Amino acid sequence: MIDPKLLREQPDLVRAGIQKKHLDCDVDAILQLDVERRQLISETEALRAQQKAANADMAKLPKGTPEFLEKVGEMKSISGKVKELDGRLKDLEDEWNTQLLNVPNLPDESVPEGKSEEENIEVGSWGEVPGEKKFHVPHYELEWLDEILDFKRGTKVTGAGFPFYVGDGARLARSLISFFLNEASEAGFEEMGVPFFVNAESATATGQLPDKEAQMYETREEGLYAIPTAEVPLTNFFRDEILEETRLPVYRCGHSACFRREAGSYGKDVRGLNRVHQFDKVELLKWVKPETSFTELESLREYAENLLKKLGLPFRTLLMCGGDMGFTNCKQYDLEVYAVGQKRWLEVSSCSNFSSFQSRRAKIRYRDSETGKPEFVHTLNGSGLAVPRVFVAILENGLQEDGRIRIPDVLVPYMGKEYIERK
RNA sequence: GGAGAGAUGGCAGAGUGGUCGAAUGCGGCGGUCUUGAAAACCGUUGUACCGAAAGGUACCGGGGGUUCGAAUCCCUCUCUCUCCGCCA
Repeated sequence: MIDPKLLREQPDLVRAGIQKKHLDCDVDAILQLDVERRQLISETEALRAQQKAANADMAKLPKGTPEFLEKVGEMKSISGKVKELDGRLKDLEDEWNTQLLNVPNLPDESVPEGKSEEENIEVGSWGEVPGEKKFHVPHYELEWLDEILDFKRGTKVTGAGFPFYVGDGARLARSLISFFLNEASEAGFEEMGVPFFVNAESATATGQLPDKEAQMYETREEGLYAIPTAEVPLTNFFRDEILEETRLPVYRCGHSACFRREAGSYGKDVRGLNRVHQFDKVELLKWVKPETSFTELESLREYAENLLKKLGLPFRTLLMCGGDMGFTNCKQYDLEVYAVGQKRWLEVSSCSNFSSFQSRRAKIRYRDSETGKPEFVHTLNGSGLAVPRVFVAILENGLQEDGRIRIPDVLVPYMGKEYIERK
């Protein structure tokens, strides 16, 4: 949520931000609601003050005396009026809140203008894009793929987009998770095991609701949501809390399965592991003081980039333009790894600064030592990394002329072997 | 799943219709004393909203109701604990 005061005091700034994201929301309607709301609050509170004063007087009077009864009569009408205004106020505040929740986070000045992914800016790259050889194939065309990945049976057992990982495939996925977690721990991110389902409050706090409800799986009986990323439970860990300033910054990481319905994206990039409904990911989270969040974003990005360097996978880093970045983001980098078989860049990490957008929704604050007041922390998160597409890049880039798949050196200790090969 | 008990400020714990935002203790912060520390003593110690300010209002797990007035009574939901059953 953006700061309602900012909206009130600098609506043009907010309008410009919304426009930069190529989104649409009615700022004037919110401002109008705000005016009405504040008017109603003043009226209601004045009446309530009157009521309170009368109550104090009545407490001193003996019950049942004529004066007492007179007061009761007097107060009855005020009581009714208060109830009426209260009801109206509640409706108004609900509406105001709902509309505020639909205002996106405002993009930072450094975010480039642009409407779609074509206008993202490449801000860095590493590794050589391998020249395509004739034995290079997209992973989903690898003849013996079903020895490590079984899509067909996944479809039978669950549905499309829920593959089985088999044998060395399962081992590779697990190796990646372990590697990512170990690296994160070493870099100072405390490891967390997280719930894979969250309630509606949590999903709202991180911005999945109400914006992206259609993208989440929901349990019928309890109304819980399967997490689309560990970001949701991790961020909500501190929901409704005030942290000690000395505790900041807090760095944490967690592995989870991620569940995404990917409604509306059928037919696009869906082959093989490129886009699946359930995948593993290690997520990194930072809770920081506001003035540090942009430098924290840079170090988060560098951390994620280093993982790809250690894996020896060529990648590029994109600074997302206003129109292509997330609803909740203030600034966002995407890391894309090159998969030579498909001759495509695949997104494997997204590193974002949410500024106070999530923390305001989640009420995560810290006590500022200078002001002595609770202030909203800034939250950041980044994938470190998503497993399937890294898996894909290892398969496609690591494929040798002899048909074996070379495992990156850093994963060899986890895999216990240097190559995956056909049985 | 069955039966019962409970949810109050950072924590512990009083309060069962009327100046209760809430006693008391602990903890925290500031001070006195001390060479320093401890102890002792004194003071202080929630959040949000409205308001230019003065000030006002709300919040005793969530929501609803009764009442002139609710932490206190009623309904409902959630959660926690104890016992029984079932189970990884």
